[in-house]
Amino acid sequence: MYITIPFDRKSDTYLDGLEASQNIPGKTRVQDGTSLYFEGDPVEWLYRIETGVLRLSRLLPDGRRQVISFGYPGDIVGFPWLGQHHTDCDVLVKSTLQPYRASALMANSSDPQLHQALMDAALQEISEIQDHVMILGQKSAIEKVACFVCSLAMRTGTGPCKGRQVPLPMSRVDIADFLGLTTETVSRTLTQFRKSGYISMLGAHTVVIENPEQLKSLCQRND
Amino acid sequence: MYITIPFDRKSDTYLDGLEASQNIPGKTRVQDGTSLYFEGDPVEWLYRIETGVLRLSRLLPDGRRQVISFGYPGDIVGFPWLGQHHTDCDVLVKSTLQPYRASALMANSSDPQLHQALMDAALQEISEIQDHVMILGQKSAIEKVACFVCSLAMRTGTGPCKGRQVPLPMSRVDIADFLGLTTETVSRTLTQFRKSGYISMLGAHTVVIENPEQLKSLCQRND
DNA sequence: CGTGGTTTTGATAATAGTCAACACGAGTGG
DNA sequence: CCACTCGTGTTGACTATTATCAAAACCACG
Repeated sequence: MYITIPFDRKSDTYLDGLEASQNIPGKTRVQDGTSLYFEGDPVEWLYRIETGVLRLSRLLPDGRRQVISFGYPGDIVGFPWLGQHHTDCDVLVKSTLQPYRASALMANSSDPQLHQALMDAALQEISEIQDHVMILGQKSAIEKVACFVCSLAMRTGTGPCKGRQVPLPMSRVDIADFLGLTTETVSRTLTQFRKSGYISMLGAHTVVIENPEQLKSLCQRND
Repeated sequence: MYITIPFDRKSDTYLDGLEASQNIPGKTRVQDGTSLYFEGDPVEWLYRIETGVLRLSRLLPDGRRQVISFGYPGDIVGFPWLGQHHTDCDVLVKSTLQPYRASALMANSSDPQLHQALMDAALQEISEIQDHVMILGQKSAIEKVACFVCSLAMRTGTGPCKGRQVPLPMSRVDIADFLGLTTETVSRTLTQFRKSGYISMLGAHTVVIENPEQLKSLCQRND
């Protein structure tokens, strides 16, 4: 999940119902706390997330980490470059995955419909990650956190509405590494939203949206 | 209302007359200061950059801008999502472009080899933009500018070597908007590199690499 | 040569980071 | 059932990095 405007997810439409196809194996279940693959691994499968939440991240040699995206149902993860994964992929919430052979990315694939769906998903990925580049490069901490909460509300339902409970299955470190902030800044910003009455919290891992309009307005600068 | 795009009329006419089955028309020349397309435009063509430099950027409603990437020879620009461009594309240095019909992205394309090449380029794009996410989210101003100079040295030749002249055809504002900094910080950082003897400048738009090893070491934190 | 835009430099401010302490909660064992 | 512990999250005090605002220097172009 990048922070992005929720399009109709074209890949969903194409891929729904493709499971019956002969070269597509059955669904896979993975437990939270496990890893699906690591950076540098050869890519054999792509995965469409049916249920659960994944985390895609990259490490620098000095230990700094960037969370590239959180994978939510409907997302396809595992796009290769030069045959290799270029992120780590870890399971945050136990997931059901639909695997597709990486060979389906080849033009001479035996399943043109699947090939097309994966191509479209890759193009969508490019557009969505560009949204994230925009947020990382240009937005303040307040805007980043507001965008993050709103986009999670979007991905897990119908967007920010009064009373909506939005689960945050990832840790503060994950959120910080995703938004290019520190855990302290993420925490302080959420506290600030809470004290301003835009949200409330049910424990540390559930945001309740109290004032959707004001929260949404924090996503962009008003000047 | 968009600024008129001054395509070479001759090749434009030529392109218009092509049959849909002919995916690869002749090359296009574009002048610097012009725009190739804007965010929201329907995508008819993708372009492979043969010579020149392009700038891909996105705007926020409040006027902030993120430069998503600089396009150098070998790069393919114009990948659509839902049939539309999701960046603006402007010409920084007059360029020669090889256009390909966007229909070549379809699995049933008449040219499977081209289709595969574009698919591979899209996958490469995903990997490369993730590198940029890493830089924007985790790196300091010094690291960002050092990475930027090194990567331009890479793109325009064999990488950082003593005495290599690296042209910076883009403005300081472009660099700043690319790296998520301000022009002042970019300028100060280059000055710092100059005073430390890592680089020298031939005017404001050519970096000369004086100490490639130290410059490269600035690209990552050493701790 | 001017002139206007870009780049650099300087002084100051603000945002976010760092370091440290404390709070909270889930899981464990007495 | 409660106290203990450990990991995670929150808060506070202070610092550092980078942004902002302003002015000077530099260049490209007529």
